[in-house]
Amino acid sequence: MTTTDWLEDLRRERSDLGRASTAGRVADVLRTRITEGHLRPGTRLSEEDIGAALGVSRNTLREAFRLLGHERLLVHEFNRGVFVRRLTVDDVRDLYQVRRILECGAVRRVAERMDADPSIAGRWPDLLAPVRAAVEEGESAASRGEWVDVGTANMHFHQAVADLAQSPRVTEAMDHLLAELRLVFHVMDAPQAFHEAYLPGNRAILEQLAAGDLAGAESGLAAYLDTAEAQLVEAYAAGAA
Amino acid sequence: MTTTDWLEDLRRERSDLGRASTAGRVADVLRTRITEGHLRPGTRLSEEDIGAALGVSRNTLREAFRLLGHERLLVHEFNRGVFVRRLTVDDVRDLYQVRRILECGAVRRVAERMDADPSIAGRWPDLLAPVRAAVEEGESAASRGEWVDVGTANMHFHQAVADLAQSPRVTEAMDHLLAELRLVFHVMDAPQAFHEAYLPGNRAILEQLAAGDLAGAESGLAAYLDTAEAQLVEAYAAGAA
DNA sequence: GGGTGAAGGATTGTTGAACAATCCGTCAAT
DNA sequence: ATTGACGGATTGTTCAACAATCCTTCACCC
Repeated sequence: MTTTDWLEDLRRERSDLGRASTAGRVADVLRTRITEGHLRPGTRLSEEDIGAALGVSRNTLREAFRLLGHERLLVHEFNRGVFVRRLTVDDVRDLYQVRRILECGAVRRVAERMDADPSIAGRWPDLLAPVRAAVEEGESAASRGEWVDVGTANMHFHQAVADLAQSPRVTEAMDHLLAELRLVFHVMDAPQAFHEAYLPGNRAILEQLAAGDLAGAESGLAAYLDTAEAQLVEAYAAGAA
Repeated sequence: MTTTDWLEDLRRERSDLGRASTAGRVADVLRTRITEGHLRPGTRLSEEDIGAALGVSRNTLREAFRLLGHERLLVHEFNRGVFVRRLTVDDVRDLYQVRRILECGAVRRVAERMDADPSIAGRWPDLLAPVRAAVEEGESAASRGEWVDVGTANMHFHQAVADLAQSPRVTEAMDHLLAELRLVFHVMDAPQAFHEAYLPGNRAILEQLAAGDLAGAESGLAAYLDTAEAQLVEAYAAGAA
């Protein structure tokens, strides 16, 4: 790396700080509000009200809405306004379909790349560190009785599994998918119990991954996804009626 | 289905026609221009010029740009404007990583669902029809010497394979991925030869799928993706330097 | 009571003007 | 060759305005 290369890196890095547009910042604020459940599915976001509350113009707010639309957190209804997305049972099923493809695919891909390049095995503990951290985070939260944090850790676990693919696009897709799933959990009666039941399974999957039994881990993951989907569809269908 | 149900469907269907926003329509026009190669990677899209050319205001155009951003066709550079995305070799590699996960995952998922629900086998020829149509489209185009259409058909083939997952989100992700790939092909010297070499492989994959040899099809697909990636990375690295 | 149509208010979608901030290219001075 | 200043172009945002649309309410009729 030459001097101009790292200077360029530094410049780019600095330019990423404090250079977000107002539209981008507004989108961040709204995204957080939505994924944390303050703005519930079905809520209508009035340009006038939100613009006044956040102190931005309607045009800027509209740009922010467009930014959030692609994350499927908002839905634009032409001439009727913008709403926090209300997911259907079919949405839930599709989300699990995609999770199987992304998460199981990520594990399979890393197994294939290990076969092709044995030097990956030497870095495997490092690659697994975020998965391990998420499992420990969940167990720690459960021991403290912090059920919200258990759910958060469970999502970190699954994000970390998808990150094993080492693909920016897979990581981003999983990030959006988990954000959408949060909309589902906000509608559920007892999301905490949902997540907490899967802690031992996460630990088992981690140990399989650590032991190099990637096929076993993938099977465990698939079994988890099947069970979680069935449970969630049942709870969601009941709660959304 | 009751009367009110199909009336509602009809109303929704009618309401989807001619109810696109101007921002949405502008995004469509720009998307087509980009994916067809008229707006080349690296091109800067001046709000003033594009707005004047399309007869829309800058604010509307900015919304359209935000709509296209999430498809990775455009890249916003703060205070510098909006550019048609120029992909790197790492982008190409990541695209193929995601393709493996999506396309092979789709085939695997449909195999798993067939195991779980044998009635799918009765509908399999229907489900395979778009894949078959794309293969025939490609062979027809090649016999006429229409190499651009061969490339288009090849993309239809891969889109149809991903569609086997019967997941709206997978379909959309694949759609975006293929749009991005078009940006790669526009920079290549001879993209036609690239696509045409894979026609026999597509036919073989189709026949494997039709014969129910889903594992064989998945292997053929993975082999294609490995070969195509290597070839494309080599061509792209040479052409982009 | 139920159905229909009209009116009015609220809101959305879009346009255009304006201005501050930023970027980039050019030119002059060292 | 390097640095700094300047000017022009452009972006990002705000504001005001207006047409179009939607939704609610009310009046009228059967």
